[in-house]
Amino acid sequence: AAVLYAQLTSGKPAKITSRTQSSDQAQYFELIVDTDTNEPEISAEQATEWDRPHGTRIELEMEANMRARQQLHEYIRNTAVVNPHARVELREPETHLKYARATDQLPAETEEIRPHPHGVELGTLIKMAEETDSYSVSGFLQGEFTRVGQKTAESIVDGFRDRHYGRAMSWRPPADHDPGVAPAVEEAVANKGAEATADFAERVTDQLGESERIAHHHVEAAVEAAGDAVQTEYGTTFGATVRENAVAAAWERVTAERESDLYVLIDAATTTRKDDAAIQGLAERLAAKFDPGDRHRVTHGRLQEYLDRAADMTEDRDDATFGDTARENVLEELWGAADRVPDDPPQVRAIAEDRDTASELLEAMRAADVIAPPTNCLAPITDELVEAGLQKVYDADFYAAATRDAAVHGGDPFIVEAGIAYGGELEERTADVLRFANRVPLVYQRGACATTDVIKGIGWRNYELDQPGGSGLPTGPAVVMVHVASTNVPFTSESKDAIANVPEIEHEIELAVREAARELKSYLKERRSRQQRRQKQDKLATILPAMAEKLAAVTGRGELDIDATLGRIMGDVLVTREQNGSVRLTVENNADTNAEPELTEIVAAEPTVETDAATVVEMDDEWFIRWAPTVGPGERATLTYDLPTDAGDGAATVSVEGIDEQQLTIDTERETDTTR
DNA sequence: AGACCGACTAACAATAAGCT
DNA sequence: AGCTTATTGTTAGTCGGTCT
Repeated sequence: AAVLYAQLTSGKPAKITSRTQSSDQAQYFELIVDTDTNEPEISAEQATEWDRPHGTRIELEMEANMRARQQLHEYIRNTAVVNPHARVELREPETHLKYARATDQLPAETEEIRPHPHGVELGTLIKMAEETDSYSVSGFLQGEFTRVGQKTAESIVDGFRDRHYGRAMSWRPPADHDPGVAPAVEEAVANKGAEATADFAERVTDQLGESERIAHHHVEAAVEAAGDAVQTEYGTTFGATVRENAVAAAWERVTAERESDLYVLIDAATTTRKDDAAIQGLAERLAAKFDPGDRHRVTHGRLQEYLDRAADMTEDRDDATFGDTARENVLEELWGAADRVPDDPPQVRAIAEDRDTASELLEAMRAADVIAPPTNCLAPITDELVEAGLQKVYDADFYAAATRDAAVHGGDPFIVEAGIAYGGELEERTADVLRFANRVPLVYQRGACATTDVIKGIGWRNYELDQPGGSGLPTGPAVVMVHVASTNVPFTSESKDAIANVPEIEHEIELAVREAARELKSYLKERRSRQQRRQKQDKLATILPAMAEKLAAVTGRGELDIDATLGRIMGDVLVTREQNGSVRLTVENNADTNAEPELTEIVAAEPTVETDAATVVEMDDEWFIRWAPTVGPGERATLTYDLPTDAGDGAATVSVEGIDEQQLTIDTERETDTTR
C-alpha cells in the first residue's frame, strides 16, 4: 500500500536494496506496481555495494503534508514499543528520533493455517469452492479448512442437507389391525402374477414394519429392495412404472393417519395441560399442510411456517393459546421426528455456481461444532518483550506486562497482550493508552476502540491508581498498552483505526490489562509502605540519638546501642554477631511475618559447628558457613560455632540474603566490644 | 459467590506409516 | 494411487482448589 501510495503521488518507483548475510554484494531493484493487474513490476535490477551486512532497505518518495507531525512521531514511537527486536529511527530536518533494539530475539515464526469454518464469509467460501480440487463437499471441507476431519465434515454435511433438501417428515407405520400396506401395494401392482405380487407386497410391508417411523425415502428403498428380490426369484420384471405405483400406494397408506400421528407428537411436546380439542385442532390443521401425494419434505423454516399458520388458526377458531414456548417445543418435536434425507449433497462445483446453496452450506458450517483453530499461527510479542519494548521507549520506574493465552472469536484465534509503564519521566496526567493490532499502532478513533472502552471500565482505584469519578481513564504517570494479535482483527471500519467491540476480545483485553495492573498494584503498595517506613525511620533517627544522649547524661551510664533499638521499633530483622572465643550469630525478628534469612560467613579456619542447622563447605582453604533459619515474628534464633584458637580474630563478616535491605539491621559492633 | 487456574481425561484432527 | 490404521498433538470439558 505504501509503495502504491508513493507511486501515485510522486510517480517514482520504490527503490529496494537487499542483501543476505552470505552474499558479498547487495541487490538493488526499482519496483513499480502495475495498477491494472496489481502485480509488481521490476523496472531496474543490478548488483550494488552496501555497507550493512544484511537486511533490506526500501526507499519511497511520496508527497504528503506534515501537519500531523505529532501523530507521526507517536506512530513511530509506538511502533518501537511493539517491535523490540527492531531498530527504529526517524530523521527529520529538525528532529531525530532513535530507538535501539531491546532484544536480538526475533518474533516467533508463525505457521500458516487454513481458514476456520466459523471465520469465512460467503464470498470467500464461493471463491474457495471455485478453486478447490475436491469434488465432494466433504472432501472440500476437510481439505480446505482447518479443524475439519471426517466427523466434523459429516456433521456439516448433515446440517447442509437439512437446509438444502429439508427433512423428510416421517410417519408411524399403520397399526396391524388397520388395513396394512400390503393390500394397497398388491392393488397397485398389475400383471405380475399373483404369487409374485403377494410376495412383493409382503416384503415391502415387512421392511417397513421394522422401523419406528417411515419417511418417503424409506418406502422407496423398501420397494426397490423388494422389487429386486422378487425380480430375481420369480423372473418377472418389476419396472420403474410398477415400482412408482407401488411406492405411491404404500406411501398413501403410511400417511393415511397423519392426524393421530401429529396429535401424539404435539401432545408429547406440550407438557402443560393443553386443551385436548386445541391439540386435536392443531393436529388436523397441520396434517392438512402435508399433501397426500407429496414426499413431505420440509425445511426447518417451512415447518415453522406451517406450524405458525396452524397454530394461529387454532387460536382463532378454538379459542386456545399457543405461546412461543409451546410452538418452539412442538416445532422441535416435529423436526426431531422428521428424518434426514439420504440424498447426496451436490458437488462442490454446483455449490460454487449457486449463491443460495453456498449460503446454505455456510449456515451449516456456522452451526456445526468445530473445535477452536490452532494458535501457533500467531506470534505474540511475549510479556518479557513487551516490557523490554516499553523500557526502550519510556523512562519509567516500573514496567509490567502480561500475555494471555490464545482465545477465539468467530473462527479467528487471537492473543491479547497488555503492558503498563509507571512513574519515572512520565507525566502526571490522564494515562496514555497505546493500542496495537498485529504490531501496528492504531492512532485514530481512540474513543471508538474496544480497548479504550475496556480500560475505562476497569476500576483503577483497586490498582492504586487515581480514577476521577471511579470510572474512565485513570490518571497518573502511567502508560497502558494493549496489543491484539489475530489472523483477522475485527476493526470497526475499513480504515482499521479501532478494534470493534467483540465480547470475546473485550473480555481478554480486560483480563490482560488486569493481570498487568495487579503487578503495578503490588509495586505501588510496596512503594508506599516503603515510603512510610522511611519517614518513620527518618523521624526516629533524629529523635533517638538525642534521647539516648539525654538518657546517658541523666543516668550516667554509657551510651546506648541505638541501632538495635531502632531496628526493634521499625520491626526489622536484626542480625547480631558476637565473637567471644566462640562465635554466636543471633537473628531477631521484630517483624510480624516469618523471616527466612540466609546467612553466610566465610572464615579462614575450619569451624566446629555443633548443630545440623548450618552447613559448612570448604573451598580453597576457606570455609563457608551457611545457615538458613526460619524465625517467627517476635522470635529469635541463635547459631554458635567455635573457631580454632589460632585462627586469630576473624576478619569474617556475616552476609545476609533473603531479607529486604530496608528491613535489615546488621550489628557486628559487639564483636569489637567483646574482643576489646 | 464467582471467576480463574492447573491437572487430568476424552475426543478428535493431523500426520505418518502401512496395506491393498 | 488410494485407502486404512497407528501415533501424535491439541483442545474441550471436568474437577478441585485458590483468589478477589
